[in-house]
Amino acid sequence: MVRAGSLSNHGRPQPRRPTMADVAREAGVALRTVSRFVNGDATVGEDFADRIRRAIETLDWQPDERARQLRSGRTRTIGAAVRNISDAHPVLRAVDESARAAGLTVVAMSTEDDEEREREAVVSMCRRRMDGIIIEPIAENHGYLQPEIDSGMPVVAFDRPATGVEVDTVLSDNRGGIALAFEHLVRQGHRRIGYIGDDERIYTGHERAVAFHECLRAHCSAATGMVHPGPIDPARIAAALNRLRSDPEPATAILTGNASTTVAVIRQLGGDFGSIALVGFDDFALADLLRPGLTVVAQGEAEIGRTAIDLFQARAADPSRPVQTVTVPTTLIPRGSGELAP
Amino acid sequence: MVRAGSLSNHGRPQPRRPTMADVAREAGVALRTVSRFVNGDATVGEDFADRIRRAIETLDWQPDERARQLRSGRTRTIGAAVRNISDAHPVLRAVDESARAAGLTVVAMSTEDDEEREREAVVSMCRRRMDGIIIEPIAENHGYLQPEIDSGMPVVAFDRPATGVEVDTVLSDNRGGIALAFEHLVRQGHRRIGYIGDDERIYTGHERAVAFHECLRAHCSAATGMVHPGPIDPARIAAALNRLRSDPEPATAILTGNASTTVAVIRQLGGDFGSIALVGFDDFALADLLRPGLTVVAQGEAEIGRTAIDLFQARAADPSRPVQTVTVPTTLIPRGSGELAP
DNA sequence: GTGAAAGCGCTAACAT
DNA sequence: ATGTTAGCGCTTTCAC
Repeated sequence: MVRAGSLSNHGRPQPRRPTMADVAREAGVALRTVSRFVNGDATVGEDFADRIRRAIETLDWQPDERARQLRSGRTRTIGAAVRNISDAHPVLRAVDESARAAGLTVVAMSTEDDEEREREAVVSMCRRRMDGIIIEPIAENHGYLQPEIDSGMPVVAFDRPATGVEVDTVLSDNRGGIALAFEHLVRQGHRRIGYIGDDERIYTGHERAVAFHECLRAHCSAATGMVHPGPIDPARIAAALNRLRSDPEPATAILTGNASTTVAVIRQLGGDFGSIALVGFDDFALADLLRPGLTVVAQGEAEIGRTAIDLFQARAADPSRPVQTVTVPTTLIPRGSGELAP
Repeated sequence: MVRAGSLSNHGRPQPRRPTMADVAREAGVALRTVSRFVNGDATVGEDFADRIRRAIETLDWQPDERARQLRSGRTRTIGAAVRNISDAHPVLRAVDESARAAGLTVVAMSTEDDEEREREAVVSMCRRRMDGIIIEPIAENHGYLQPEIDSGMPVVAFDRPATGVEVDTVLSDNRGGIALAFEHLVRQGHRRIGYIGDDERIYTGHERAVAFHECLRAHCSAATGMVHPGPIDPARIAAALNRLRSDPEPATAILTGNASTTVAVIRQLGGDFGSIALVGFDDFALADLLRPGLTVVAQGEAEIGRTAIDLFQARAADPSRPVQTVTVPTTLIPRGSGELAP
C-alpha cells in the first residue's frame, strides 16, 4: 500500500538534482564563485560565502563527482584488485585506512583468483580513470598492464610480483618466515619436519617450498624433511599427511605453507590435532581458539598495505623514479601447537 | 636506476590518453559512428565497424567512464555501505555476485560501525551519483537519507532497518532463529538456559533478546533463563558467564546472540569449552574446527544479498512501488556444542 | 545508416 | 575578489 505520507516521495516525478548553476542563481553569484567557494580555491567575500552556503543548504546541493573528475582529470580514487573483497583481508584494510588518511578513496574489486576477473577489474579501473591501481596479482602474465603503465597509471603489486611488467611491489619475507618456523621447531627438538604447501607454480608457494628446502640443507645433520606442495585439495592434503605420518620414521612436526593448507591439515587431523607439532604460515582469526592454540608465522599485513599506498604516492609524485620492491618481515606467534615436544 | 628499456616508459612525457575523437579520426568516420559502434546503439556498416575496431586496437582506446556517466546520467554502479569491507562478509559477496550478474558494479565502503563514517560513505555515493545504495545501517537516525530518496535514489537496508525513513529492507528472521536454538536445547533436555547477547539498543540485539524472553515464557514450565545483554566487552562477558555458572542452579546451556559474543564466550570458557552446551547465533569460518564443533544458527547471507539486489532492481524499475520488507529464514547447524547433555 | 551540433556539471584560463 | 568563456569526453537530440 502506498501512502501519501510526508516520509515518502514515491510516485512524484523526480525533481532534477540541483546543479552548481542552480546554487549560483539561488545565491545570486557567478557560477565560478560557487566553485571557488566549494573548493577553497580562493578566498570568497564573507557575505557571498554566506549566501552560497545558504543556497547550498536550501537546494540540498551536492557536487557531481563525475563532472568534477572529468573536468579536473583526477579522480582521487585508487582501485584495489584483490582476491576476494568479501573475505577477511587485513592488507585491504590497511590500504583503505592509509588511503583515507591521504584523502583518497579505495574501490576494491574481487578477482576471485581468476585471470579473467582480474583483467575485468583492471579494465574497469582504467575506464574509470582511477589515479592508480593496487593489485594482488593472479594472472600468469601482466603484460596487459604495460599500456596503462605507459600512459601514466601508477601500479603497485603486493603479495606476489606481477610478471612481465616492472611495477612497484610489496612482498612478505616468505623465506625468512619459513626459516623462523623451521628453526623454532628445531629448537623444540624436532628432527623430522614435514612441509605441506601450496602449488609451486604460485609465487608464494614456490618461495616457501624453496625456503623449506634451504632450511633442510642448513640443518641437514639434524632434520629430515618431506615436502608435499601442490594444489590445496582435501584428498591431496590427506595423502600428504598420511605419508608424513606413516613413514618408518614419521614426521614429528609439520609446517604448512599458507592458511588454507593449515586449516585443511587441522581438519584432516581431526581429534589428532595436538598429537603432532604444527606451525602454519599466515595467521587467521580464531587461530588462538583452537586447542592447542595454533602457532603461526604472521605476515605484516598492515605494513604491507601501508607500504603499498606509500609506493603509490611516491610513484604518482615522481613517475620517473626507479621501480622499487619492498619486503616486509614476518613474525612468529607461539600459541601451543608449535611448542609440542617430538 | 632508470633504464630506457622497452618495458618501461618512466620519465617520458605522458602521452595523452586517446579519446573517442581520436578513434574517429584514425578510422576516418564521424565521432557519432564510433559511439554507436561502441554502445551497439544501432547497426554500423561492416566496413566502418572494421575500421573502428582497428582504430581502437591501434590507439588502445578505452572509453572514459566518467564522461559516459556524466552524459548518460547513469552510472551502472551501486554503493554498499557495510560494517567493514575487510572482514569476511558473506552478504557483500552475494550482493557483489548478484550485481555483477545484472551488469552492475558494486563499490563497497566501510562504515566501521560509526555514524560519521556511514554518512561519509553515503555522501560519497551520492556525489558519485551511484544508481543506488545498499546499506547495513548503523546510525541512530537515517533521516539524512530522505532528500536522497526523494531525489530518486533507491536505498535498500539489510540486517537492521533504517530508522526514520521508509526504505526496502532485508532482515534475518532473528526471532525464528532464537526459537530454533532454544527449542533445540530444550530437546536436548536443558532446562536452565542462559543468554548472552549484544546491546539491546542495537536492533538485532533487541530482537534476539526479546525472542529469548518469549521462548522462556513459552517453555516456562520447563526452562528458567537468564539474560545478560549489553555491549560486547570481555569483562562483561566474563561477568555474565560467571553469574550464569555460579547460580545455585547453574545454567547448563548458553545461547549467544551474535558471532562476536560467541567468540568472546568461547575465549572466556577456555578449557571449559565443551563442559557446557553452547549454541551461537551466526555462523563463522572455522566454527567447525573447534572441539566440540560449534552448533550455530546460520543466517541466510547469500539470500539476503540476492534479495537486496532484487529489491534495488524493483525499486529502480518502479520508484512508486510500495516499500517492502523481506525476512530471510535461519537454519540450525548442529556440530556438537549444542548437543551436549545437561 | 551517418554526421553535425548541443550539452551533461563541473574546473581551468583568462579576463576584469 | 569576482565574472566570462571554454572545454573535459562522451551521449543525445536532430537533421540528412
